[in-house]
Amino acid sequence: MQVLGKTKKDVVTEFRTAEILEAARQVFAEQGFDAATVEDIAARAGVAKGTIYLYYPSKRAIFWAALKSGVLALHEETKQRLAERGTVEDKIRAFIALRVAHFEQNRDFVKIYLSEMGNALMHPAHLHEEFSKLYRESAVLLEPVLEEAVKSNQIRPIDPDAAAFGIFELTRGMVVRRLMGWSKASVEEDTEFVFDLVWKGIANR
Amino acid sequence: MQVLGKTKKDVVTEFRTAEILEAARQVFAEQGFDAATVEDIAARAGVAKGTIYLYYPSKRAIFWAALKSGVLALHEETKQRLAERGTVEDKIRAFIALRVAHFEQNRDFVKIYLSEMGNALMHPAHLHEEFSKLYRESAVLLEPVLEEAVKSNQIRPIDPDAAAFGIFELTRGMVVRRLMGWSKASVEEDTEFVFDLVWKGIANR
Amino acid sequence: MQVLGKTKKDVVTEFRTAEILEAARQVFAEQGFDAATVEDIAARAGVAKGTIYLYYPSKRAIFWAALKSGVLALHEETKQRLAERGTVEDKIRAFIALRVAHFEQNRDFVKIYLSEMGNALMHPAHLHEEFSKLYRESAVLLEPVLEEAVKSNQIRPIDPDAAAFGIFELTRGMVVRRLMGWSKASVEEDTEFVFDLVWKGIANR
Amino acid sequence: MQVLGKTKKDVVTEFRTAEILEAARQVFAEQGFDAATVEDIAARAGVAKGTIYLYYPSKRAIFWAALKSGVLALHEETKQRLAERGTVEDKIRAFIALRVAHFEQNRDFVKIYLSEMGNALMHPAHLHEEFSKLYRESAVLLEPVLEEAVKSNQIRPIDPDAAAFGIFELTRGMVVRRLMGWSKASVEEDTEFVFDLVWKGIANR
DNA sequence: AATGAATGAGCATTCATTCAT
DNA sequence: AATGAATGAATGCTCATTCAT
Repeated sequence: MQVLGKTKKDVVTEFRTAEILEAARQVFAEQGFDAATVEDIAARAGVAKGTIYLYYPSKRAIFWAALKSGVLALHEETKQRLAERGTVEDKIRAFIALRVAHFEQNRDFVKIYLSEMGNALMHPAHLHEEFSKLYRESAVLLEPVLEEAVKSNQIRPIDPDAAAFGIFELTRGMVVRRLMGWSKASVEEDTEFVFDLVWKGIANR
Repeated sequence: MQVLGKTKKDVVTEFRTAEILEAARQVFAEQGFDAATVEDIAARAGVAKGTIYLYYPSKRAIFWAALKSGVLALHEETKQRLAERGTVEDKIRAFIALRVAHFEQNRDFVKIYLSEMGNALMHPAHLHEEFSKLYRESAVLLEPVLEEAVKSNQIRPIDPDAAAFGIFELTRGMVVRRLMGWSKASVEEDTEFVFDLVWKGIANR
Repeated sequence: MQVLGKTKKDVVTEFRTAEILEAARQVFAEQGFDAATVEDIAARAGVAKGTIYLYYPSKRAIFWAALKSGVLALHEETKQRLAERGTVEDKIRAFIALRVAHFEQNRDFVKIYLSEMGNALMHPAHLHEEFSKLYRESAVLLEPVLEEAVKSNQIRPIDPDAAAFGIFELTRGMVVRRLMGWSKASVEEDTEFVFDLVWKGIANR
Repeated sequence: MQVLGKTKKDVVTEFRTAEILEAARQVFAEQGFDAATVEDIAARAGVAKGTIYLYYPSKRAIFWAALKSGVLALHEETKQRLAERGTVEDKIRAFIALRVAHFEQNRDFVKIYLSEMGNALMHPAHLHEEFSKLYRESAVLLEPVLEEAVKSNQIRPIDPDAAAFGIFELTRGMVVRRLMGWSKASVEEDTEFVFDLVWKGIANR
């Protein structure tokens, strides 16, 4: 019996999948990929170890799913936001704000993201391929915006790719700073700080 | 028998220590912390596994030593360079250039650094405490320079700590970009790009 | 409601049982006992895993049933053939021929039979008891024929049990030889070879 | 310090290797390949599980070593014996006697051999390749003897390969019969029985 | 009767660390 | 000081079996 295209089975599968993913997110965030055990994740999800393998083929697959879902969600949100009307300033500010806010609300995810970024980028035996693609994509979401802005003379003639990357990394750095408890400012203030640094630079003119 | 404060034993110890550290740097860079084995390091260093433990109490300790020595070397260099005479611009540019160059010349180290940054910052069961201190220190080397510059009105009245952090992260991002082969520019161009972004911002005025 | 002593239920049970058995024979033949999974058998039989357990209490039981049914079928055929009129020579030749032919036509079964023969005979934790009974019975089907032949002086005064066993094993060996592709002769030629070896020996007189 | 080409290390290695092999032989004989665990073997050998892996790369490798060493030893003995002077009769009788005696004295080994014979011959995913080579070689050791005997008219003009195989299998069958406790005769009697069956056949002339 | 999701015991293999020589 | 053989805890993954639906 199907209702709205979803069988009961689909619902259960969806539920378990999400349940496990959430548990995985927490465990990976707390312990990192290597220290986390499948047993841990199962326990956190309240299921038996074997059940995990009914929904994911391997530990790495769970990790990847947890990582990917978070990144993709942010990508989508970012794309939508950048597609809306607005000035270049608005869009850059939104790009930064979205990231700071998203990370603020998904600390588990950020921890996974940040910790994997190092491993994945550096050690090709891991997820690299796919992860670095995802990473790069995150960074270049802003590129078309900047390209357009350069053309229309709204910003200096800079390399849009490098600039997009810079803004992305600057934002990432701010998120780390906040996560570590090294910033006493509000989300808005930190967002504005990053934007200002990028937009005006620090020189006094 | 001591000569110049160093016994023969000290010399041997120093030698072995350095030898092992270099081997460790290579192995960790190639495989990452978890995939690397103590056996690998011993083999690379040309000593037996047991010997490693005469000089370092644990695998983690070796890793930490390898990481720390690299960071401290860069710290020292940076401090010296910033202590030299020069304008604020010079100093910021030097801070960036030093890092890009250092990383360019010590790729093994960077890989360790970047990959551990994620893990260490995120997972307290690891090195965090000490590493995050080191990390923070790296970032704030610039702080006094910026503080002074704000006071003397050479730069806008910004939070020196946040700005120092921003410059640090921007530089780090550029290094990653270069390591991944995503930048086609020269070391000098990329250095200048980061400096320009920071100094002038991107707004067209 | 019973019809001819069989309820509808009985018919279904019989059908399912046979269906599963045939699937099991194939899967066990292809993969061997340990490598085969109940899931494999269920899939091959076109039923769900749980269904298997409605008809057989365990994986071992399925295996045993598959093995037993094949052996019993051959037993019956052999008994009937040996009960028919004929000379001792005819009967021994028939015994051999029946086996070679049966194995030739039921390769799946032979593989199970041969591979289990080793395990079952050797490792009491398995089926031994029952299997070795079956095995022994196979071998001694010829015994009464030989016994009679000795009494009537048609063959030398040998131990009928040992001889029956010998003929059985010689035949088994030929089947293996054929299965492995080590014989280039026809079924008839190989049958005759075994018979000749047994009947005349190899000595030249 | 070397003595007679063997270092102390070599001696220890040899000792451990033999120690583990003997333990493995026992365990595999008792439980079969799949049911045996590396833990079992380690316990029987009186070493820790990890130690096993210092001497053998895998469970299969241990099994194979246990199997191979036994077969090769018998091969060598057989080759030597067949190379000695003697009539064809003597050689065939020796071939049979050697096997029955060897198996009688190495029951652990036979169990492994017999149980693997089934699996290995049937399921190529295992050791097949190598094992079936070994198996075939065992069988054809007699071939040159028979070939020569045919040429010199000492035995009937039979296919030497098939005959060698037959004698081998007949002997194997007798060993099984003895192992199962189904024979009440002595080793000599059983050996003679097999020889007689082969040599004279059973027909009364 | 049939299903298949859930279970969890079981196991090969790895590797950091120890310690007798 | 140096070695490297020995240890055994730790873990990802499989799969026979159960049972609620």
